[in-house]
Amino acid sequence: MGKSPGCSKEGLDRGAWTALEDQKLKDYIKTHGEGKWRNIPKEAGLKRCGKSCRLRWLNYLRPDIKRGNITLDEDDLIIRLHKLLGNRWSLIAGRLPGRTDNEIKNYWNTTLGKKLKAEQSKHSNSNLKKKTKTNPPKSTMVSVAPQPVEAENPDTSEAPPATSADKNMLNNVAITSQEDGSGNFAMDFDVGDLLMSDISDSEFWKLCHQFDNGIEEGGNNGTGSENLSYSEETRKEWVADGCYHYHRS
DNA sequence: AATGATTTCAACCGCAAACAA
DNA sequence: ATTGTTTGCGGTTGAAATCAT
Repeated sequence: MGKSPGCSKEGLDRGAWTALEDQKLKDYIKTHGEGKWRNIPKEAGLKRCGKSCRLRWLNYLRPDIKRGNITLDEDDLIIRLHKLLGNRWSLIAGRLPGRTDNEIKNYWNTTLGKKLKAEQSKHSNSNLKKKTKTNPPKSTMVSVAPQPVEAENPDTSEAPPATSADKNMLNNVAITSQEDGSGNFAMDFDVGDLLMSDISDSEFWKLCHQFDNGIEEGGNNGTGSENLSYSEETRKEWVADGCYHYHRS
């Protein structure tokens, strides 16, 4: 397994991209398409490594990038997806049309991470005070157990058709949740165990849906965000992007 | 207005998976 | 099956912007 060529070769430009470099890269990809990143710098006349070109394109130059502030809906969705997936930024970004993994990662690290930390410490403080009276918290858990897939779930009916492997996997996945003493909805399982990278869109949305049901059955997550309903505009956007199933009205 | 502290975010780095020969 | 190459990901860095004094 070779090490990536890296961007440390001498003679290559580093740091912020200039408007001219952006234009060269855009022009090149417009006519030749994405891919073959290693060749792009040479062929586009850029003194950058392929990796840097790829990053610049994916995070900044792509025409479908949505720039501007993260909306409240997106904010809420990121929090929920992060609960479900952890730091799988690319997976999370894949459910937010026009947003990049880098952007979401930055947003999490600068805004949401702190916000949740603050809320957690608030909770843990109040829990400390209550602790003598309350029972030990029941853990919130996701269990993996044999369970038949429900016939036709209206909320998931628009998901792309599952492959047989998908279906097989879904047959073995059931998500249950329990409210813990703090009212937090924390997950006691490692999503990695489910090999999320292998999970198709259809599976993903079923997981999301089951996750949602778990929250509804088990109470809120302590943030009060579970009652949040998304705007019609956002819903339409997600429908257009195949992300409808995460809409909750 | 000056300056130091803090925050933001684009870009880089290293690793590992995926792919090709 | 093995080895080398390419691509994609998540963590981290540091320059620029913003805020506080």
